[in-house]
Amino acid sequence: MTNRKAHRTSADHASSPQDAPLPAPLPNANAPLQPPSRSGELAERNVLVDLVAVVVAVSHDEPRVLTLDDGASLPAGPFGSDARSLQTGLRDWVERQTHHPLGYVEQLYTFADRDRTGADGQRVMSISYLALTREQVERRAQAEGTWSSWYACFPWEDWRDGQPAVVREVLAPALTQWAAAAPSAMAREQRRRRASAAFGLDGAPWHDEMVLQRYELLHEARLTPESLRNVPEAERPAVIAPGRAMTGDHRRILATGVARLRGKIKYRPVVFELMPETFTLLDLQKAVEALAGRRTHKQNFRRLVEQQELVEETSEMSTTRVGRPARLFRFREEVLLERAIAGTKPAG
Amino acid sequence: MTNRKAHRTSADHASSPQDAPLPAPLPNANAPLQPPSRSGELAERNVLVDLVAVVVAVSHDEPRVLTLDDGASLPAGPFGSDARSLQTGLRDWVERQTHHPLGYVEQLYTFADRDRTGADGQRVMSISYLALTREQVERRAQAEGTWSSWYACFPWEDWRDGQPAVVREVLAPALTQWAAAAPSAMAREQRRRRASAAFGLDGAPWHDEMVLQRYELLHEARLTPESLRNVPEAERPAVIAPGRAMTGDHRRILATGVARLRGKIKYRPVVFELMPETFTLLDLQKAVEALAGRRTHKQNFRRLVEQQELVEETSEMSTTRVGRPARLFRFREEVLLERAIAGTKPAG
DNA sequence: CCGAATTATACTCATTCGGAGCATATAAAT
DNA sequence: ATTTATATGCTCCGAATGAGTATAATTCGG
Repeated sequence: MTNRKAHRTSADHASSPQDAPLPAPLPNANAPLQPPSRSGELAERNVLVDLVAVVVAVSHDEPRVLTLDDGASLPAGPFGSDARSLQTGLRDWVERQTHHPLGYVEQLYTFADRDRTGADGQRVMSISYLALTREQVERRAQAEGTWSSWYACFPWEDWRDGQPAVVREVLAPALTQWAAAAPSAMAREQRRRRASAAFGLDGAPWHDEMVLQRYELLHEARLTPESLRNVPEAERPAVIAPGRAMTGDHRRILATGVARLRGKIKYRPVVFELMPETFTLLDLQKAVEALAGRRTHKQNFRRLVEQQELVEETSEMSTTRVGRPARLFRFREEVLLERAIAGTKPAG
Repeated sequence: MTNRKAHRTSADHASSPQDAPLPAPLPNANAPLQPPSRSGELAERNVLVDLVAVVVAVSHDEPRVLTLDDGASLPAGPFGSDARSLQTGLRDWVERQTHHPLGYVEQLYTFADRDRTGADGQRVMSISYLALTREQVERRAQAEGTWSSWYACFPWEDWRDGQPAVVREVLAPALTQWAAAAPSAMAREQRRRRASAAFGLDGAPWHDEMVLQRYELLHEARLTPESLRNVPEAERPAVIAPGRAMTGDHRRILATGVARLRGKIKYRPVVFELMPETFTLLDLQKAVEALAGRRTHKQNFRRLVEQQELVEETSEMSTTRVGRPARLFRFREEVLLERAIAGTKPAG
């Protein structure tokens, strides 16, 4: 249980499939950087930099995200220059704030558009991170923030019970209308195609990782509350997409995190960061399904996990409520060293 | 030819496989951000932010990178707060500096470790980008910077003629020695495994996208000049890895870019950003091979490209020097809309 | 105590996909 | 005419994948 905590995985450059964990920090890259060639102007000093974290856990078959302000915002805080690295800065800060030890941490994206301004009109740059942890129920009392299912923010992303009604009844018609409202025939066709590809309309397949594109498409179609903030009452469209909006562009950041995680579980064994020490294969499957938002074939899931030797048996069996008791398994930490490949792939 | 320039692809959040191009910028996300909850301290204002670009092209069967200072550094410049977004800031700046129109642009990673300090000891944060372009030979005269093969920096990455001699003769022994020098038996085993997985030793397969892990492993083993900057003469190891070092951590940034691109060409049709308007299938294959650093089966490559309908025939044939003339093809821009999947995968 | 319900687990079958090789076509060079 | 080099079409095999069937071990409701 605590052994797991010592085995902090972290992949800062984690976008390529095969990053192995780096146990030790890199020694000495600390030669002073040359001032970049031909930098005529001075660099901008008046930029606020802060860190935003998408902290994910899974509990009760739901993917949860750590939120503040009653689900309205993600934990965020200033980037302190004392931190050794962004990684550790984020880790320390989140752990201090929330009393949740973080497992895997990876950088998501740096947001710095001009319209991101702080209280005094200053430009705010946010470096966002994805962090995986296990929801520690016993620590909840002292922890700050609340865990909420990310499907509260993105109801259209949960296909575990088939296509959600929202998609068919609200989004599809609204997007069709948006497409039809484009000025030129080509633009209409283009919008139609984008909507189909993103939301699996017109027989197109559903791609679970396209979370960000879907959110941005809804944003562009002005179907989100966030996109309507400066739009006068009169010009607002009739419908808006259901799902809880968030402060600033936090929902976009969340979408980025969800997209990244959904993509990642397919080729890297990161789910285990979200699992308890031991678990049944069904537990594991449920966790993957919760994250991916879609069902998987049970037998094939087992075959995949076992033939890839991601787990090892324990001698214990689950104390199941009903049905045949299942064996408890444990993640084989060795795979992090042995292989660079492998993941836990749902249908895709 | 110029049509292509108008079709600027850009995927800012480009780490998930399925990002569709977003032709229009998102409207109005410009509600003021709430100051992040519980941000007790003030954000750090004394951080220099600059942009670093990994600008890639392919010519003469070599993957090239735009460098300055005779190959010693990547183009970098201050982040001006006037830029609408980081994307456009980078684009404008690179195009102004180098007179190279950029095609696809995607954010790589934000570096901000404590030891990254500027001339006056100030902390420097670098937001790095990957940009794809076609090397415009005719503009070379006015352009600044030089194109150099990235294999000049990473000689061990080029497996097009089989395992490079460097790996077998220099790196493998040096890494073995490094592994053996670990304090404990477990650490030795761990180092051995990491080296094998990264460099394909002991029969392990070679993974072309593990560029960053390999570089960082060499760094950790102190086989790179960059890792020896603060190490006194006496303590330096006998061997260092061949390959041109770069300013600061630019070589690490380059490795990040190469890794990302190698990963990306397997599932997204980005190679075409590097190709001329029309090309033969062999041209395309050579480009992919140059990027991936490994050979592919010719017939299978053709099958893949054709069955995925990535290209369409033109009526013209190549004016080949020798052998049967090949048909010229053109990229089917429609696929960017139609599908979210597909790529051009070399052996993996 | 028995059977229904429920879950676990083993095994089979069909299809697809990726790697590798063979065969033939069309050009230039000698 | 022969050689050489490239282009292009086709086959074969094995691994991976999707989907279904069968059997085992429990709980639960009578």
